[in-house]
Amino acid sequence: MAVTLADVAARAGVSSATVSRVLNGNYPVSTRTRERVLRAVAELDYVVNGHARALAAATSDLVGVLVNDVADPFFGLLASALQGEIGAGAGRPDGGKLAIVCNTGGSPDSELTYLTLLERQRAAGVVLTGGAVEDAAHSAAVAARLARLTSSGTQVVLCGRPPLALPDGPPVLASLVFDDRGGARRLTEHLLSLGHRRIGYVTGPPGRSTTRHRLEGHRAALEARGLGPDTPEGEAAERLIVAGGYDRASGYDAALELLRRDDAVTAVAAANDTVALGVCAAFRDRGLDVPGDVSVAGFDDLPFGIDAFPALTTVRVPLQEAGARAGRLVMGRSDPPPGGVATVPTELMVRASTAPPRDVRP
Amino acid sequence: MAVTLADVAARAGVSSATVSRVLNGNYPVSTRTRERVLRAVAELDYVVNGHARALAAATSDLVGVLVNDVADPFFGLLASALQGEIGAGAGRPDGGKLAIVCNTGGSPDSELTYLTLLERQRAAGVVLTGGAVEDAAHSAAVAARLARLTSSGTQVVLCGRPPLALPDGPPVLASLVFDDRGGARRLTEHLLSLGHRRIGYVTGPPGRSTTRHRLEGHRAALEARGLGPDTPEGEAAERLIVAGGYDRASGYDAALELLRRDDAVTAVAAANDTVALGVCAAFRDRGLDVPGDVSVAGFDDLPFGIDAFPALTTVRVPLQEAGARAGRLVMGRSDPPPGGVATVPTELMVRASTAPPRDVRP
DNA sequence: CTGTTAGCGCGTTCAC
DNA sequence: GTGAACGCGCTAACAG
Repeated sequence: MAVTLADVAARAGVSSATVSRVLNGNYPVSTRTRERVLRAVAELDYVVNGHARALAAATSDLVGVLVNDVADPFFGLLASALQGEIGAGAGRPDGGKLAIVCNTGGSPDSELTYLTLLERQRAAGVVLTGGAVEDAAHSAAVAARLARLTSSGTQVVLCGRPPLALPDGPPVLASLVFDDRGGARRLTEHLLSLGHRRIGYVTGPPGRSTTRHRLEGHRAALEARGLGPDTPEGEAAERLIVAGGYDRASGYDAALELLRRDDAVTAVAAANDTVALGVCAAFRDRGLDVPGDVSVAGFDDLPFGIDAFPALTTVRVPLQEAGARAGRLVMGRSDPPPGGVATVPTELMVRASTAPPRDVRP
Repeated sequence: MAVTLADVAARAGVSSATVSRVLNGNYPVSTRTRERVLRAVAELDYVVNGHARALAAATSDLVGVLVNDVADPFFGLLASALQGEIGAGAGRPDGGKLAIVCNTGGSPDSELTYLTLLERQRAAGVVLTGGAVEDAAHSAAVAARLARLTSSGTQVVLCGRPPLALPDGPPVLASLVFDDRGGARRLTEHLLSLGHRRIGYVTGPPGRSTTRHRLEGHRAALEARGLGPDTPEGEAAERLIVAGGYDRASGYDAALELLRRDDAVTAVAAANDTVALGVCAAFRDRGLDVPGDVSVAGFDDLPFGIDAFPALTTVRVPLQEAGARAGRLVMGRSDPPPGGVATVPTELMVRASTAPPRDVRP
């Protein structure tokens, strides 16, 4: 059996309450007894029982972080930064909180299951990251779960997904919204200003907020150039929107499909960097040069994009900054933005994978 | 306040003991009362208190996973697979266990802190992944912590680090050891058989087991070719071993250092893929062609290596498989290997970044 | 400043 | 089959 508070108390010749006090440092304790207690703790190698503490104090040091895919550096970067803020790191004597990284795999059911599990653990905080599944029933279910969490004192933060109104109880602490729409728009504007007119677009997985926002940005750029869906060119552009996912393979397949729909396509914007690399690979396999024959652009600016061939033009999403901020918010070490919603800016990163189309080249 | 067992019992008109029984399904309960209870649970949206349960039953559904860097796909892949095995996924009606991914950042202190935190949570299992810090004092401290964990019933699995003897109590359940040495050896043999003689090596961070094993493999290959440290060529090869880290920047710097030591170096093996990309970038910036002027190879075979320029020759480490196996082991859904130690094979992946040196080319 | 006393919510004997 | 009662280990009142 593990050693308990009572064991320490017995050894130190004090009451268990006193031991609890020196351990938590909330009450005045004489230096002499404190030392005696600390010595007993050390001698017995005592470690508090987190469950007993959580039960008695009704607080826990667990923070849940829901991600769609831990293996995706997008979430790895986010989670890493977040964890650095809340975790037991250097210079955090209290030991910090424990991050529970939950991998939903993008599955709505899994998401709900994890929220229940976190409720069961009476988590101190919950951070939902990445795009949300856009389904009314599911959103309502998530909102209901979150409402129960917030009303039992759990701090909820959204990072990379739209704000969510809760049916009742305290609202979500903060929503950090990435400017996906703006970034996508600037990216397509970049392609347009290079002279491209036949621009393909590979979307993310269906029914996700990020997928929709990025696509909306793409369309907004087109429309602003007078290539709205009511124009012939706009109509053609619509036909060059191919459904994809967030993995390399779907980018590869989508590129082939694009070629099938229009083998004179001169540029492709992809839902994210991984997809973009799949697109590049497909073009390469078809004997097309990037960006000589076709320009390709990604989204997110993950580290590998710079070493890819060619170095990927993309949109930077400040994942580390956002993750760290989410961590600070959930820990209460940072004030929530006014209105509870903050927009995280994105930035166009022009590199080697985009260039003017052949016909407008000198 | 959250709804408790007693609330459910009151509503169903039974005792709380009965509710507990239907929820855990360990005792016979009449169908009629079971239904009444379940209805009450649903109506009240009851969620068990994990802490109270853990306290009373002395078991928890938390599994700690220690990683050196969540943002590194190496660990992302490992953790993802592991989590898929233990987590609350589809077809796991019991809800599975919750994975607590702890980011140590490779810091020994952080590692110990997390082990304490996990002990405090009375974790059902703990998986230590990635290379171990090779320091006698630290190893002893880790062993002591693990001994206490195992003796209080926590299942401990090592994944990607050497086996560890515990001072007392039940031993570590299993150690999954990656064949880093063998892989590194085959990689350098590959470079040698291409005709390279001036081979640089960029190590991982100092004092880590993976760093040492991979370097040993490199040296073993050299020695097997008669280029042992006692020969002139071997001595030269020793001087081409540059200390690095696991990040891209250290690869970049190391490549420049290599050039400084011997600007006629024709091949470089790096501690991992990320470092290798940094090496490639440095060479490119110096106007050197890879693999025309210099061959470069990585280690791990992370997904981005295939899209890098040029596609990276590397050694595949089956991270998903190993992670999944570690997950099954810690859950007790797989038998530990005989002796508690299993070697996970690695495989040479020859791609475009390595080629014969100029002087032996046709 | 310190000891005593109640629970926190649940699992689990032991009776019935 | 079911209920009453106890205890898991700790914190938070309440006294002193």
